[in-house]
Amino acid sequence: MDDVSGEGPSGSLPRAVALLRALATSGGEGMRLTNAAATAGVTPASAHRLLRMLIDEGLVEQDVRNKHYRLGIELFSLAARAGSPGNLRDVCRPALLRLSAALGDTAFLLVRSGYDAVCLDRCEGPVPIRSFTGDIGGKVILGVGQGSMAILAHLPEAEREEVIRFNLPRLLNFGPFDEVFFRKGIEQVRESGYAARGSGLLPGMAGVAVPILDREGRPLAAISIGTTVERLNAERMPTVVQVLRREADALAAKINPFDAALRRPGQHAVSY
Amino acid sequence: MDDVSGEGPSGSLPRAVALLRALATSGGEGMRLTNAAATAGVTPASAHRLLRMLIDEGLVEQDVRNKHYRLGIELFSLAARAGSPGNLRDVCRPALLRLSAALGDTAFLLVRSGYDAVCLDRCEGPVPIRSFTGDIGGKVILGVGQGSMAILAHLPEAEREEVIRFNLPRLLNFGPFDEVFFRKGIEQVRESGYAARGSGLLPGMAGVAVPILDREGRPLAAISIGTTVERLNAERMPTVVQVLRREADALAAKINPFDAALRRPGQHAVSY
DNA sequence: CATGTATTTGCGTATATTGGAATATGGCAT
DNA sequence: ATGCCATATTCCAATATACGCAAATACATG
Repeated sequence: MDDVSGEGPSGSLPRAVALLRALATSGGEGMRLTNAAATAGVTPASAHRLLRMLIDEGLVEQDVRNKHYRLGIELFSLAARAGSPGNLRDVCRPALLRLSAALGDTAFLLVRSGYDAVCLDRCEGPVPIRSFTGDIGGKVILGVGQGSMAILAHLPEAEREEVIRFNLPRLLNFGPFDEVFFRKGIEQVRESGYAARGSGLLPGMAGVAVPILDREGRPLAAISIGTTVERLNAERMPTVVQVLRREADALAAKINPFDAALRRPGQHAVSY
Repeated sequence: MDDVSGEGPSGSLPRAVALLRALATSGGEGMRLTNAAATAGVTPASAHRLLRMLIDEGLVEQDVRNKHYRLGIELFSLAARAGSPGNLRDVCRPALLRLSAALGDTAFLLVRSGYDAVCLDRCEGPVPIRSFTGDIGGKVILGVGQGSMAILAHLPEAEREEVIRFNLPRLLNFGPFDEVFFRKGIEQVRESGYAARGSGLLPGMAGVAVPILDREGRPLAAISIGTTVERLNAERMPTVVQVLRREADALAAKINPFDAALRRPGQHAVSY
């Protein structure tokens, strides 16, 4: 799954990260040494040494009684300051709070990360819901779920195609996925400017999402609302879309104020 | 500040982590190579190579226009599944939601991490507030703030003393701190079982916190409420404390159901 | 356009890292 | 309680790797 095995010392850092990734798959339970070593593609001896280093750094914790290794709180604390340019989360939080309060549903902030989208923030409403991204930090394949779809649909064509090609195989795990239907959905989202779906893969759940675009039209993130199908009826839909779009526009304006001037011609936005 | 300089290759992993820590201090802005190298105590050349590795792993991102390095979203996503035993955050979230909804204030979940406390989760109320821990993942010195104080005060004496000795110098940065006054406060919290303070270091802010204790009386975490001094008047205080304590007791029961039986005699709880 | 700083690459050396075997620890069934 | 098995941990020599230094390039600034 996350194998770094390739003969000879290939550097300790990739191995350590592979171990961290392995531990991440185990949830809060933790993993035994052998298991982690196998998952990461490292010999048990190396795994032991590396994990010890990681424990010294506070990035990994070990349960004394059953020796299970698990990701440490230091890692959590370290990563809290990670994120997209300019503290996107801090900037967007007020908007999420307003959305959650005004609509009475759960609001999400998603950003792209490679071929996935990650939930950067989440503001819960009174109605408990299920979502693909799950908790903050949760990942979902680009194209699954409204927020994720909103980002994918607004990517530049070349990038979009690459993501679609890469993700189509992965999407098969989510059930009977039809490529033409999928592409049609993407087109519809890009034309309408928002992604809405009810009674999709998560039964009883529904959601709406709009992208936050920069000046060049690239999607920086997406804000979305998750709720139940009953609450998101045809009557309420236009209002919700409008509220979301208004917030998204305000956020877009707040995020890139003068950057058209700062940016050199021909040079495209940011890194990833 | 976070120096690993000690002649010769002392392992690439500590250096890489030192760089991550350095980048974490820069917020969303990011850091230049030289600056990060200096902060981490690494030569610029090493910093460059290490950061490149970290970028390959997705743990670091680089802004193309100004070359600023910053922590990557992969790190965020990786750390999302980190945390204390048994998905403490997931277990406690409903309680936080109830607290926030019932009291109309912001609820926090804090856990200990070395000589600090980390905000593991946070559920915002309608009233905007300022807190020491800041956002999720934020750190605060053990003893500063109500939740942090609630944990410190309920540590076993030996541990408590060690933390106090280590933290007293650090506390001087927070203004005129009197050791005897500080210790008196700790005693008071342990006797009463909750930490409450208004008009403390954050003007206009007030809060209450209670610890979540395991069967041996060790503090696993703390839940707290942050609000304004006006909202937390003498009249409301007993109610708030009671609500908090009730949730904390329920959580404690949910977290360690049979562990008294599982635990070998004389062996103390968990790792850190 | 010139100057200074910051970033990136090359290279020899020494060290940290590695895999495998040996040992210690702990769990489990008898 | 005792023995056995699986897992975790330590030891060790070979070697590839990461280090620092120094040169070269890109960048920003005056």
